[in-house]
Amino acid sequence: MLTKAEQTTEYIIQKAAPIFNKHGYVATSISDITKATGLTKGAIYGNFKNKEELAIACFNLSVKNLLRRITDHQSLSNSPLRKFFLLTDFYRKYYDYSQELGGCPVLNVGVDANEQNEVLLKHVQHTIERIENNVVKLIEEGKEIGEIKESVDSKAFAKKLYVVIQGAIFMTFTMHNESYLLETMDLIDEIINNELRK
Amino acid sequence: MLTKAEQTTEYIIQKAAPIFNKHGYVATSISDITKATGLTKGAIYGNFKNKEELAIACFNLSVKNLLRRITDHQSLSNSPLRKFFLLTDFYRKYYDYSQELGGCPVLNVGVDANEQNEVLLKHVQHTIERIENNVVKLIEEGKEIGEIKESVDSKAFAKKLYVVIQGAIFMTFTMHNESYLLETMDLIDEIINNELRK
DNA sequence: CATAAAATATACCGATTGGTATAAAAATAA
DNA sequence: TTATTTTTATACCAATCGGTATATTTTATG
Repeated sequence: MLTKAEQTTEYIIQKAAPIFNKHGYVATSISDITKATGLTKGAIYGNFKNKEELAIACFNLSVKNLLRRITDHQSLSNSPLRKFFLLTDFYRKYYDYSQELGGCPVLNVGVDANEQNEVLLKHVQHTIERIENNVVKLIEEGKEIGEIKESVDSKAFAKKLYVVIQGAIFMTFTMHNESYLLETMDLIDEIINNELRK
Repeated sequence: MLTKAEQTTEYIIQKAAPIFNKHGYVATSISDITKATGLTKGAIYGNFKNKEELAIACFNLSVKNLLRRITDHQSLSNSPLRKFFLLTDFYRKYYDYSQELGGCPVLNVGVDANEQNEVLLKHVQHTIERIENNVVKLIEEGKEIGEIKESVDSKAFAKKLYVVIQGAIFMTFTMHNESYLLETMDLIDEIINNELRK
């Protein structure tokens, strides 16, 4: 059972995460968070050492939620190849879904923290590495069961995949135009068919 | 001849641009600018109405410099197709070059201004549209002189091209790893050969 | 060189920043 | 229910924020 304090900690993170994600680290003030939570500074600083620790907890929650949603959606199939198509499927709905996160946390915090907050940036880098490793694992799994070409360079493919996905996210969010994301996912589907499928 | 005041205005923009680009709008203070320029608040506010007007002037300068560098490099050839290869060539050196800009202004300001500063975001959107239109024009030119396939959807290609380029920039800058940019430019060269070349 | 005009420096404004010490309140354990 | 501990609210801190009024200096003009 969660103590009252632990509940409050979670509650603050949950309320603060979209604010940090939307406005960035420096542009988010503690008073923004007290307004959003209805709590006071005392409560915030009773649960977090400082602003940075709170921002990190917020980023971690956003990423956790995002990755859970992705794997949940991918669990609709056991086939590694189909899981790739389910991934592009997920990102077709990402412009809508990410509204509740306050935008894409990887993109926003990645750019915001760069040259500004080393600790926060390290968390973004670690997240990207995790995501890329998941792609690598999925490709290796597909090779084992004979679904994916043995010749595929899984690490290079993972890097290419996330370059294109993050590029589409940036363009769609900056232009406020979903077509970049939708057209890019169609392109990725083609790439999957041409380069991965045996 | 430039008056002393006009020189000062240009000087302030030139010194402030990389700071805004690196740290973002909110995280850049007027005192950061006075430190960098050696001038005082009076001088800054004598030349600019407010912080926003200065930030816009800074973004415009960064973009102007970036676009001039690109077209300069592309002017090494008159062939539209070769100009595409010269573009990927340029971006292979972009991680180094953009240091003097304080990072990629399109990426940084695009993410920073989103949901924060509408006027600044409009400038980013307008810049992206300009860049895409340049690509469209180049493709149409290539079609006219028989270098590029008539079947190419120039607008769709331009969008795809900048999705991939901006994705590579984001990944390289966030991971502090040039390989994303280099490998992506090799990929784009392949795409140019397969999809554009007649 | 003198004078008018423009540009810059100085000193200040109220508001807000992240953070803390402490008092009040609420939750937990006996 | 009482006593203790934990958690939250209040009040405050120095520092900094964007911006301005005004004095001083520099520039341009005659």
